Amino acid sequence: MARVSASERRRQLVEAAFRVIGAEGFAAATTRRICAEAGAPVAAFHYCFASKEELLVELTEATVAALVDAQAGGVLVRGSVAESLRATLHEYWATVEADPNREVVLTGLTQYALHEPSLAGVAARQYEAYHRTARLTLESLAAGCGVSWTLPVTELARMLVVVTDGVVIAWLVDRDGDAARAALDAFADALSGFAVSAVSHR
Amino acid sequence: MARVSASERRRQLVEAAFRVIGAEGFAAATTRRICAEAGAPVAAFHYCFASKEELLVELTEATVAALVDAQAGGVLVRGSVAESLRATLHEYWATVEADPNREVVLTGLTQYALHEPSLAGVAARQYEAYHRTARLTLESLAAGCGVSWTLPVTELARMLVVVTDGVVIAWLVDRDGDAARAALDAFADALSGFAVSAVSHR
DNA sequence: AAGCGTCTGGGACAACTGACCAACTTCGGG
DNA sequence: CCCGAAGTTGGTCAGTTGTCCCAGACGCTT
Repeated sequence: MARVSASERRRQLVEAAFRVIGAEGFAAATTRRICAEAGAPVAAFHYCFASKEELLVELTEATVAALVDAQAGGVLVRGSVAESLRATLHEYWATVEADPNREVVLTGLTQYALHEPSLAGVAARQYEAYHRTARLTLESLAAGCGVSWTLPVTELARMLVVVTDGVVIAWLVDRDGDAARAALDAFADALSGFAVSAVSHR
Repeated sequence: MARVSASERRRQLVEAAFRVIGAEGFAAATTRRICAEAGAPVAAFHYCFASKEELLVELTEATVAALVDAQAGGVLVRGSVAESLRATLHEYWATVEADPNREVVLTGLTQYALHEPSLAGVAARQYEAYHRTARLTLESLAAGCGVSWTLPVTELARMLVVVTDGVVIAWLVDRDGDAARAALDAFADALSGFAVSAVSHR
């Protein structure tokens, strides 16, 4: 076996955990299973991580970062706010269907972190990142389309997160992509109702 | 220990599992932990249930039924569709905050069932029940307010489920009741945009 | 070439898990 | 009153889990 640096091993183990959880669920993510997936001896696990939780924390943060990055430049400006929101949500949805495991891991992680004291705060940080990204999206959208929101952006951001989260979970259960896209479209229209063309004084 | 019928014991064990999962999460729901919570010897578990999965299936169905029942007569007709939807969602939200464990168990169960082949179909049935209830709510709402929907009820039902699900999860993470209620209100208004006063021919 | 920190490997541990058994007690109908 | 069915019990099984240890192999510096 090729010798690998500890930091590289960490990355390998995190990626292996990602694959295992995505394919077989959270309960299957034992240290042995993860090491087998990574092609590493069990001892390498505790050489690289002080505990299993440490791996989980790193996995969460890496996966959230992947989501946020994927969405970073993701605001598409079309004719109207509604069309722009639709396009932006479509683009997001493409990344979901391209890598469903990301969402499987994320939702599972949230659930797990909710009850594990050692992961307290991880779920909170995860959702803060969601809200921040959503707020950014809404603000660029408003700027790009020349509108302003009739509700505080914080509230709208929460609504956006609620929608994406809810649609993802429903889709994970029934894998009905058409229904998911239809729901996203309808939500895009509905949320656009909270935009008014910006008064151009000053 | 008082002698109890097997069916009564089953109920006791299901309730104990409900309490354990609600308080300590899904991973803590071992047969021993559940039996301790129910005040029953471990062997009673496998006298009443063939396996742990059987308990879980019964727990899921009982909890979903509780949710559906709580929502059964829950359509409140006020002046407009928006107000009615708001009132109905408020009533739903009251049941959530009155018994958060119900939602903790439900979301955890969904996550668990997603990867456990033995529970395949359980999550699907769970969401079918959600959608059915949502559709019923929307139809009574339309009838009560004298409006009709501009989108297929099936689609709107999915949107309703998405919203409640998403709001619940966000709330489970940050426990911000005000934000949750504000989001529900805004969604009520947004979804009311898909209603038009019914043309009264025939 | 020698030395040293870094990484590997197999094995071991104690704790815990779901499942099961065989013996015991209680109950209700004949 | 008795007997079989229903319910209870503690103990036990094999398997799995997270964690740890230690001897050895590697590769970089001197």
